[in-house]
Amino acid sequence: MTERKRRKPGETRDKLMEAALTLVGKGRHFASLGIREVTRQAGVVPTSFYRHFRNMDDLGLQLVDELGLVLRRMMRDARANVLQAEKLMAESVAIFIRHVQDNRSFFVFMAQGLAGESRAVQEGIRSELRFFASELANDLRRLRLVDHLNDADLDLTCDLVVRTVAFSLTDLISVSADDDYQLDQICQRTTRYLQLIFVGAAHWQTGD
Amino acid sequence: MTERKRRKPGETRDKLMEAALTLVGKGRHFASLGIREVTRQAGVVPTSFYRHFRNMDDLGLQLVDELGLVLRRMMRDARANVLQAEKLMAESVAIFIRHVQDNRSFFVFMAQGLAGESRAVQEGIRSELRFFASELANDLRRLRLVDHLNDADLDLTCDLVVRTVAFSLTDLISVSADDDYQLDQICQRTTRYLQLIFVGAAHWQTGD
DNA sequence: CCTCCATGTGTACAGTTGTTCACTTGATGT
DNA sequence: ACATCAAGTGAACAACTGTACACATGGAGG
Repeated sequence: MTERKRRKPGETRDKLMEAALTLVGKGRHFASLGIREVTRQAGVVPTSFYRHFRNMDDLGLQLVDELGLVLRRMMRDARANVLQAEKLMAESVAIFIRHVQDNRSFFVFMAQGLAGESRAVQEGIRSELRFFASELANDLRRLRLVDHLNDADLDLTCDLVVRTVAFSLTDLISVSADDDYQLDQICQRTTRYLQLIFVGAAHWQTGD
Repeated sequence: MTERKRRKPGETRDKLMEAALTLVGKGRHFASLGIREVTRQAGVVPTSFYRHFRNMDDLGLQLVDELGLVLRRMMRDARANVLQAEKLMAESVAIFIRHVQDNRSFFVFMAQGLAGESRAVQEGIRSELRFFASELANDLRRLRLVDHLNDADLDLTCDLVVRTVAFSLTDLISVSADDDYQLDQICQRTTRYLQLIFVGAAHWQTGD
């Protein structure tokens, strides 16, 4: 049975994950979703659930994996489109917000999961964020914009940047997706947060 | 009936709120709690719930109010005990972490609520954070440590500080309450985040 | 003393939940 | 062609859910 698995891509498993995300996108909290509810939303009989997941936590974990892919796509997009160093932050934040718009449910799920019910999901998301921060550090090192920082301090800075951007999810969640004014406000404010951090990094003295 | 309300303080209403907090402290997510579950934990018959709350969201809202009191106590504690300006941040973070230890469930509830199911609770917590940030700005203005910043930039800085500290809740949640080493790590790291921010604030030029 | 009413209790009910089991189906490797 | 087995179905179950209703009680106001 060399390659029996991997059936069609639009299979039940994906329908279930999409259904959970859809419900999350509609304002429900992942922790409050039930198996029957998800299968109903997916248009599938309840028992099918167990063919793919042991329980809701398991589904959550597999969503975290997909979330990783979304984040990686976003990183690639940023690397390809952030051209001018002086507009680096504003453009990055704009790209971030665009991706949040395009994958709203995923990012809401991420925000929920950080303080969610499942320890494993929590740890998974935190690990994705750490990875993202370390990639950001690599990029900055490569661009040689922060040469005066040693590795530890650069990591510190990038962690703080990622946390700040992640926290802005709680702002994005609470504005409707088409409120361009509010969206722009959040974008500007987040950009200024990052500028403040990088001004700090520019004047940082390694020994406290 | 001049003053008929306000019965004893250890009444059912408080037992229910405590029960919800207890469950949250045990790792459950507030959004997944049910009325029966909470009343059971409180040692009270299910119908009693409706004498005090319309539904779980209502209970959540009233918890946010109590959360406000907890935050105010913490502020008072910090104002009374942060004496030396040069250790301001380390001491503040230490006080924060101590209060989180002493009111673990409350702070877990707060972290959950930021991306929770109830719009009203979300907004309530965000409003508490804004208030906290504005109080912090007042204190800093009074201490005259950041004279070169105008009001808007000081507010920006304080918002970022509060967000950073609030995000560290997601770190605190995932370590057991008696893991002193990890706790100290988080404390140090958070302190450095704040130092980085304030270095940025110190060198901030108002016109971008 | 009597009355009222906020608070607490017990019972009841219909709807939903997670999970099990036996069954069908259709593509796969031989 | 045939046997196999992952994937999907439907019926069934006991347990739990939110909520409604009628009732008990005891302290406060008159």
